[in-house]
Amino acid sequence: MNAPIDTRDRILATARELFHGRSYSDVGIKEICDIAKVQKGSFYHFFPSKRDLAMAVIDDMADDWAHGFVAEAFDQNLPPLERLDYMVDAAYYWQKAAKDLEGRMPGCLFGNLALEVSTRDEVLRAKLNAVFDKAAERFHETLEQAVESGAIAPLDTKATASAMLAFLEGVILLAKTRNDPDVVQRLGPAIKTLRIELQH
Amino acid sequence: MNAPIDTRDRILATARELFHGRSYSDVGIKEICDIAKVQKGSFYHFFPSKRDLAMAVIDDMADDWAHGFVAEAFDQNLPPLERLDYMVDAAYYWQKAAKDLEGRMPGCLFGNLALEVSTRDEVLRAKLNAVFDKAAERFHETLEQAVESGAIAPLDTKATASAMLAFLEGVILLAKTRNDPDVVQRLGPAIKTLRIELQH
DNA sequence: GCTTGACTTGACTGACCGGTCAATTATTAT
DNA sequence: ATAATAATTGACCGGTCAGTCAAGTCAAGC
Repeated sequence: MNAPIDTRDRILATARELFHGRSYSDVGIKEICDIAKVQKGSFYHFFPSKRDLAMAVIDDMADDWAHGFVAEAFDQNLPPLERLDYMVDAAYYWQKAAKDLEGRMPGCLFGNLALEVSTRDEVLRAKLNAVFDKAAERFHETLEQAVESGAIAPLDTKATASAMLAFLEGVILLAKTRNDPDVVQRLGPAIKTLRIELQH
Repeated sequence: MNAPIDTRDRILATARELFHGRSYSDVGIKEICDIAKVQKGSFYHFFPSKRDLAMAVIDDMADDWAHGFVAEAFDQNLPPLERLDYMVDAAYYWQKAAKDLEGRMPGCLFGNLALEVSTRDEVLRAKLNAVFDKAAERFHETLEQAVESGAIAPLDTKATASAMLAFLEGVILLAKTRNDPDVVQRLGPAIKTLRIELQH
């Protein structure tokens, strides 16, 4: 049965869902415990603090991403530029599914957390920063390959990769504010037009 | 002296600063009152609730923007495309000034609030949505004029305008997460490369 | 001088916050 | 079988949250 691990996982999964669907500060530990059917003391057996829970949630989600649709989107067998479209599509369908299910667009967990906590928790900020760095790296290698294969003209792949990540986050932010996933589908493809030239 | 109006203004200014520098839920009414040198009862004489305060803060900031650097950036005498650079520059210098002063990049108040509250307060979400709509409209008219003057080839000005707003918000989000205003300066100018073609 | 109503005061409410803890039960290693 | 450890329970802590309220101050209108 492996009950303890199951308990920890239940806490993690519940917290992730609630943090994503609402926000970090809006969700209390009691609520997480109630839904996960865990006692408070038990919670603190697995997580020293709420912040540590957030750290674990970020890791958990980042892992799921890395092994899930991000791995699919950035499939090395796909032509580089198609990976960008795949990524946008995945974001769209995910947000749409969430909205159909719960009525509201949750947006990007990382983006949400970043804006909420990065002015008041340096450790969480650094962690989210690292997640973004990794994401940018995916875009970077994609662009490198696109340039190499001649699909696009040479450009500052590093800066452009960051710009693409920023654009994706911005589009999701706007879509969430409009509570309309279609925004992602409509604006997202423009990610391929972003360009930052190399400086000489 | 007009004491009452002064009191209201003090509350508003304090709340705006704190909400922007930290977050909506992280700042309590007591703290606002303490700093603004106002008693709690007095606060509730002017604002029925914390949410109403947030509404007022959004209006206040939006007004300041409209009559401040946004008006300068979107100056009709400036060539359309230069307005975009002006806007990015303004964002950069503002964030840089704030960081030099307080050590942290506050990001965009509207973006921050949007991600924080739009899943749990429909009224605030709608208000922030309206702010974004107005901002997008500025970009839209700019693009219209750019096309008209032949500065850029025809494109879907409405969609591209929204994409530009999203990009700006995304860049500020990323910069805030990195706590580095330079990100705005480095990535921002790519706003001019965004394009969404007209559909036929 | 009296009344009216906007403004201020500060104590108070009940709910909830993150976190603690001693006691108990279940599991595992020897 | 037993000792050690991991997991669980639920009451409890001090503090803070948004919001209330009765009592009072004060200036303007009559």
